[in-house]
Amino acid sequence: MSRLNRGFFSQPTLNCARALLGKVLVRAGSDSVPRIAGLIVETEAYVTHEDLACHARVGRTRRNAVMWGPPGHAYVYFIYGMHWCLNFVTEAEGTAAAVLIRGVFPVEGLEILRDNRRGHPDAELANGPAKLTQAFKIDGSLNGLDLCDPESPIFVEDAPPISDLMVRTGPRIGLNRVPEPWKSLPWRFWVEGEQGNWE
DNA sequence: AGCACGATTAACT
DNA sequence: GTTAATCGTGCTC
Repeated sequence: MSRLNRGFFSQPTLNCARALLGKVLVRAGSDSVPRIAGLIVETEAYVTHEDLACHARVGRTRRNAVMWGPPGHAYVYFIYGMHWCLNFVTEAEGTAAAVLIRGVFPVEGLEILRDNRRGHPDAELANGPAKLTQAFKIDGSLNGLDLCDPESPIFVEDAPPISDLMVRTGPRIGLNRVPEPWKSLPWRFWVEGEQGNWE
């Protein structure tokens, strides 16, 4: 299937976070290197500077600048002194919003993913926001990358939508000092596996 | 220049 | 259930 276009990321952020479930996160391969791919199974929405859980709550800064830019770009940030997290920028330029990718289910390039996550069982290759960036070798050098550029090494492929029957929602993870109501809003989306085959 | 803290993970008890 | 690891960021002095 084809690469998601800018229109997809221009949807309202909550729609985008929901619609990304089942889409395919891809790191492009080459003649000699197989490509890596995983089905997106968990996301979180961070919805403008008014969302007090969003990095943009403090206004535009060097760190969060990409979120204020046009949709369809990668916002990659460093956290806890050691981890990288991948987001997709949503909403029109001038509005700071993004979807955090929290988990993918590996479907291609398993050997590379295992190598990038040596010492971990297959079930834990990419079932967390910082695990998937390790598995896909995503770091700050990719911050600002245009996912809709046909040349970009990281992109998202379209795939059939996931049924509501398999989608769960709940509060976002790790918002320790965030005030209500933001802390409890059900802005986390994930796919519930019928046989526990997911995440 | 110094400080508190974080959209996490892994390894504990 | 708890906690160390580890450092960029944004704020205050």
